[in-house]
Amino acid sequence: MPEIAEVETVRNTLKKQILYKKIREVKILYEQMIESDIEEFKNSLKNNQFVDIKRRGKWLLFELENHYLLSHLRMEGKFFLKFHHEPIVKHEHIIITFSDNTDLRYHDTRKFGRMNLIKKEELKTCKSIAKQGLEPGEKELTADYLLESFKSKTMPIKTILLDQTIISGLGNIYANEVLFASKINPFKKGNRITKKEAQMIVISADKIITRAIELGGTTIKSYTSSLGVTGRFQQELMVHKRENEECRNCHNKIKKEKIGGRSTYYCPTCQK
DNA sequence: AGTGCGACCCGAACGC
DNA sequence: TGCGTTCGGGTCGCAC
Repeated sequence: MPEIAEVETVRNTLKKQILYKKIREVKILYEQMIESDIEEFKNSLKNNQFVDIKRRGKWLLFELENHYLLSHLRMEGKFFLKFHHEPIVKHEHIIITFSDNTDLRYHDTRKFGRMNLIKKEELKTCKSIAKQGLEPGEKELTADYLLESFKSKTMPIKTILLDQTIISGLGNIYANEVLFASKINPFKKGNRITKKEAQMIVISADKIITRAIELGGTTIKSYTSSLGVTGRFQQELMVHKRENEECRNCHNKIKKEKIGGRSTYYCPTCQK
């Protein structure tokens, strides 16, 4: 489940591997994955090179000379660097071949990930990127900003934290962790969140994401960020995936409940 | 405008 | 053992 920390880990890993290598060939084995015109997608990559890899929320932005290749890993998307002669395995959907006979291969078990090619000048108006909210750690992400965003919302705060147009980058894992660290009950309605609680969200989101990036993200189930990199943040999870285990703070049992159809883990004692 | 829910996917986990 | 069913999870689009 790549969230902001996992995507950042992928970005850092890939930057060391693929910048300035000439793209020789692009193979698309699952066309629905590409949101833009397929031929345009291929032609814009071919004989070009990635000059940088940026990130906005959970979106990766592969920078070309005149375009950005946008990539969202959704649930299970991964990038692997392989030799071109290695056989293509199941779930490898996009193959970008460089002139040094290496491949950047996009692997996605559930085919949920998406790619999109846009011209550089389209970045500001590109819907998926433009609507992203503030990221944890950005100084504009303040308690007042959150209170303003929350004040008209009757949804549970857990659901609101997953709204990328408010805070960009949090997924289910870190939303659970941020609420535990902030001692906020995940069912609490957005418009009932106090300034103190909003301040706690600001602080703990920054702290948790920074720490998760340090540790290379969280490896849950089979998810490894890319190129066999394994995240180590799961060792520091306080509530996520810990149903019926002891709360590391008060020693009562961690509870699991659905909120908005998503598994929510929390400590009923610490998060009143 | 805010809210809620199905659709997209397919492997794993579960139930019988 | 084997088969059918349910679950998960980010995002979008649609209905209300």
